[in-house]
Amino acid sequence: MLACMQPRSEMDIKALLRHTPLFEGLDGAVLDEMLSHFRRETWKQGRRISEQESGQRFHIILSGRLKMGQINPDTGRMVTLFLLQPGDAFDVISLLDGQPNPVILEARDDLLMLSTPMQEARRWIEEHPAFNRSFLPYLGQQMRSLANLAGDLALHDTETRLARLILRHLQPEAPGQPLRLIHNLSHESLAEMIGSVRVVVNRQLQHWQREGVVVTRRGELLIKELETLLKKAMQFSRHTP
Amino acid sequence: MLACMQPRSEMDIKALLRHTPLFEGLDGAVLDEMLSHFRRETWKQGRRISEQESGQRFHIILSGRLKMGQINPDTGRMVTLFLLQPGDAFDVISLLDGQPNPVILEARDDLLMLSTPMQEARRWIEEHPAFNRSFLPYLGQQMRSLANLAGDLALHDTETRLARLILRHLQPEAPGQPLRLIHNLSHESLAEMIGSVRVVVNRQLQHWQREGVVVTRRGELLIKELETLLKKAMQFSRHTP
DNA sequence: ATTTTTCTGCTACCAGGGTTACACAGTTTG
DNA sequence: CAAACTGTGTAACCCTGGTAGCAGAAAAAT
Repeated sequence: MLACMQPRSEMDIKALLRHTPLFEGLDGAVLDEMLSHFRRETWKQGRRISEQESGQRFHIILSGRLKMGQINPDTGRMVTLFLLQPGDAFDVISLLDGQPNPVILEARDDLLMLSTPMQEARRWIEEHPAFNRSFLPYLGQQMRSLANLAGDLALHDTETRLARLILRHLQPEAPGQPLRLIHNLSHESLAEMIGSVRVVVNRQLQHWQREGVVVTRRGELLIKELETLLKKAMQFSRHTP
Repeated sequence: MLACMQPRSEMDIKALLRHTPLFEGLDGAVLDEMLSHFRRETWKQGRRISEQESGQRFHIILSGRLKMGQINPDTGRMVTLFLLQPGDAFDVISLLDGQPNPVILEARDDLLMLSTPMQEARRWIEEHPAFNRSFLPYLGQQMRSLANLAGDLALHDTETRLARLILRHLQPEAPGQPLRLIHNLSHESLAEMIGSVRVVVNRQLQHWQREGVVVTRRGELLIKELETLLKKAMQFSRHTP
């Protein structure tokens, strides 16, 4: 929905931001003033960039999705810490404390964004306490998702983590369509989001398919037994095989 | 140092907070006004409590340390997400977004804290933008440490994670004393902080001891070869055994 | 002093999940 | 249309690191 919109005019942009958690409550005039300090920026799909390089600017995503993650240079493996969507902002961490953040940014789709120098964004936040009414809860969400990721990685096996990830990314229960499915995330992407590896994700999905819990097709995943998946997400299965 | 102080009077408290990242820059009068809304609270060592129960109040630690973590009820295992020290505040996440946070709090020492209702703390933040000059960077630090934990858990093996943890907790290089050592963290605590288990930590420490990198005694850990440990922390060892 | 609890050292066991490697179906590109 | 690329299915291998269990040393409690 949001992800499909390609805002062109200032009006479109304002309308889009009105529906995002960061800006929904914001006064029109304040929003205008903010927009005047931002400029548009586009990244092509697949562009990968280290935060150091782009870290001097603060971005707000208008369309497309962006992976923010870390890499182990020795193994080449990557974790996704955040999958940012339209309405999300980055890099929040270095905005807050001014330190460079050793993360990798990767455009999963073509990206349209607004951007402004970090300093400008900080100044703006300081001068518009009203914005904090949305900004602070937004920070809370981000921290919470990080905390849950860390907790999951330390405490739960890949099956549980994968089940949870899928449940978190279910499409909004369409009324007519009887099938619930996940939007286009490759096995590779899923793996990076649970801190694992493509082969393992595939193995697990095939296992579930044989159990009749899911059906996989190229680029999509249909959930047949939601309840079973819910159980796996809370690992009752450990003791009752 | 800070951890040893047992502040009694208002003066002591103010002096202590002056040295913490959250309050160091703060105006004296503002600090006074804040303190008037807080009351003292003490927890005994070992007290374990779920965030739900204490989640309605916002706390600032004056002395002692507090573990904030998650538990897997099926296995009983626990991860430490934060090891909070004097000057730290909690629970920041539910302060920000108002949602209950499914974490466990555990007093590692006897705790002396200031506390105030969440609503009060939020109101106070809103009315004192000056405080944000310290608060926002503090949030950044917290998020950063969470992000690093998650990244480490997904990308690095236990040896690397343990090496990094130890390096992060080295005592401030004492001039006379030739030995660098870590303050009193049990193997169990170390394990929880790297998302692993006592046996594994012990195994690793013994391994290092045989290599001559560290010396372990009950309750303390001496680092003999700092450089070796630094290398392990960046896993050069993987390819050059 | 004796009991109880906490911390530590050590062993044997084995399974989850990571590595590597290859084949094939769809898609996109030239 | 062929070629190149991307996403997916599968198999063999085996190593890290978690589980279970016990025993002794130090500390705390009685």
